[in-house]
Parts: sequence; C-alpha cells; structure tokens
Amino acid sequence: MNDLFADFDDGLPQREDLAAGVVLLRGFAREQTASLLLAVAQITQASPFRQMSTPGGYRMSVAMSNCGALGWIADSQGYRYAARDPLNNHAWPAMPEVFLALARSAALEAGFADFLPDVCLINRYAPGTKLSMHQDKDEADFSAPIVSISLGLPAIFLLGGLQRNHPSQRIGLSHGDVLVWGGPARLRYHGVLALKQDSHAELGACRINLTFRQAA
DNA sequence: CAGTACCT
DNA sequence: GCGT
Repeated sequence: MNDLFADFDDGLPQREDLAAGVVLLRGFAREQTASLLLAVAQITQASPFRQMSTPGGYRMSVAMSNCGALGWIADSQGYRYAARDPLNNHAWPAMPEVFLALARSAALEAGFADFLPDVCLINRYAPGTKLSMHQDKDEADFSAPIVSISLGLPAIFLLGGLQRNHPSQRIGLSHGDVLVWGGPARLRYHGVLALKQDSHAELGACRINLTFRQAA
C-alpha cells in the first residue's frame, strides 16, 4: 500500500487539509471526468498541445494548451498571459461550462468563495515528463486561489514552501482528484515529479492536468 | 531524487 | 531558473 494515493472507493469525496490554504479534494471530479476529457479533446483540436520553450531556451517536456479569456504561455521573451494562441493567432477556445462549474465548486469546498477563473491551462504529461519547482506568479493579484484537477495517470505533486530552498512534501494525485491552494499558500513553490511508465484505463500512457487561475 | 552550478 |  502507498498512502500517497488514498482510496475513495466506498465513500464520498474526501476533503483533506494539507496545510494552511492547501486543500486536497480526493475524487471531487470523479463524476465529471468523461465530460472534462471530451472538452479537452475539443479544445485541443482548435489549440493543439505544444511544448513551449522557457526564456532560458529549453523546451518543456510537458505539452500545454489553454482555454478561457487568457492563456499562459512561455517563450524566449518570458512567461505571461496572452489573449491569443501564438500558434494560430486566434483567441483561445472558450472555457466550457463544466470546467467553470467544477473549478468554482472545488474552490468553494476548499474555502474560497467567488472564484472566477479566466484561464485554464491544460497540461499533458507522458511517462518521463515533469515540471520543475516554480511559483505561479504571473497573475495580476494573488487573492484568488489555484485549482488543479488531475486526470489519467497518477503523479506525485511536490508542494514546497514560499522560498525555493524550503523542503517539499509529496502529494499523490490520481484521476479525479482536485487540489486547491490559495491565501497564505498562494505563492508556494510546487512541481510534478517525472511520471512513471504506466497506462490508465481511459487515457492510456497520459496524465492531463487542468489548472484554473484568475490571471486578470 | 535533493542539492547545486549553470548563465540567458 | 515552469530548463539541463
């Protein structure tokens, strides 16, 4: 048994307070996973997954797309939000109602009322891909929380402190789990360890993460 | 895999 | 320093 990945087989979704301002909602999205994945397929037909480059000139292993009024992008110029997809110069696809409703209800359940995200960053992880420790700090104000929905293969999320050299705790995230952090935790460093080689019943060798933010 | 140097 |  691995207690990083708790079961929710025979109960309602579990709320777990991991730290001040950090709430893990195990299985919170489990009834909506098919709808979410269908919407991801539609969004990424218009704005395909792509591996962005960091300002330092390295390609990120995780492939990304966005929906909503704004999208998070990285390139040689830096990290920022843009209203248009640089791949096609079109507006990002609209945020589906099921995304907005789920993100809002998860935020409320975690204690953050009136969350109105204008961005959903969609991250696609294959086995071996990862996200190094970073802060989400490209948003205009930090009063709104971050809502993160996990789909497909499990991953180990690293929750660090407010400084890069602080120790991190490992959080196992599985299909349908939702992690919310905000308030005193809003600027905590975080990352994702390289995915293990594995296969998910619905998604195959793939993890999809939806990150909701209020950027403007 | 955590710590660290890297140098845009 | 969302990279190696």
